[in-house]
Amino acid sequence: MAEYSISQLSKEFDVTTRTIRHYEEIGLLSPARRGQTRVYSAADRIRLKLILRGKRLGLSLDDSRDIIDMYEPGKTNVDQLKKLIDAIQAQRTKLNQQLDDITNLLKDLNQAETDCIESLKTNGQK
Amino acid sequence: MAEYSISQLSKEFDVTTRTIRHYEEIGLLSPARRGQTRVYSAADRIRLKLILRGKRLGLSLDDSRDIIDMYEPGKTNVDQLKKLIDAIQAQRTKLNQQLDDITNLLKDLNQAETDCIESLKTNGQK
DNA sequence: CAAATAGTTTACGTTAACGTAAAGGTAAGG
DNA sequence: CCTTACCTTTACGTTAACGTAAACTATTTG
Repeated sequence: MAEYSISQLSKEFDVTTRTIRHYEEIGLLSPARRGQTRVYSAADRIRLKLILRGKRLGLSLDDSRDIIDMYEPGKTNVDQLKKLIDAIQAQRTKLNQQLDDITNLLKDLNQAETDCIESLKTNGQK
Repeated sequence: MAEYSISQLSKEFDVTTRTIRHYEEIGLLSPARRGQTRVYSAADRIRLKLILRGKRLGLSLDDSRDIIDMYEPGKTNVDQLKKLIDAIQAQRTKLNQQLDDITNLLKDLNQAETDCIESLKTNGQK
């Protein structure tokens, strides 16, 4: 039954407390309260982790909300499920595009680097 | 000697002309002019393509500017080259992190999907 | 030749994702 | 008891990346 304070999470994931509270404001997190103080569960921590992963991938917070909600239970409605499968497919398409972009960029970076090093060799010891 | 109008590029890459002009405003593109009208070269088109790839990867336009400038010539200064190699390494680190994130997300999506389909089978024909 | 189409500049508006400041409550330690 | 270190809410400010509208020019086409 792990519990976390807002500053603990803030340090662990290197974001400000303001950011974490912001995610709560827009309904991405709903930590428990001890009195007035926020108390984050392990599940809350995972959600935050997922949000930040989404951010690294360039997703909007709304996109992240959609993705995160995919993991939630209570999706018993059949239509909902079908919509979910579509959403998953859409995400997959986008991610594959990103994979493509990244491999290309890495290729470019390698090229740029060897160019640099080459230029350093011939040009370096002036 | 390929040439493109702003609306051609706009259609090809599915962005507004406003967006393309915006990239010029902040110095990411500098197309030639025929009279008052912008005329984009093949090189301009490539730059735009790189900018948009950066966007898909969640880079800011400033980040993209840095990356794109790596491909440019005139980087004869040794210190510049060393800084460039560092920048390339930093980019590589970030991209590898993204690769990691994406494979994890794809894993999660697969899981979510099989869960969905499973739920549809047992639950579907009400 | 009038209307549609594509181009231009200028400039204010908008949204997301927080930053930052103000003002205050609570609990531990010297 | 007072400072230090947390926590809180409220609320206005900021930045990036365009959107949107106005007002105008140039070219093509029925």
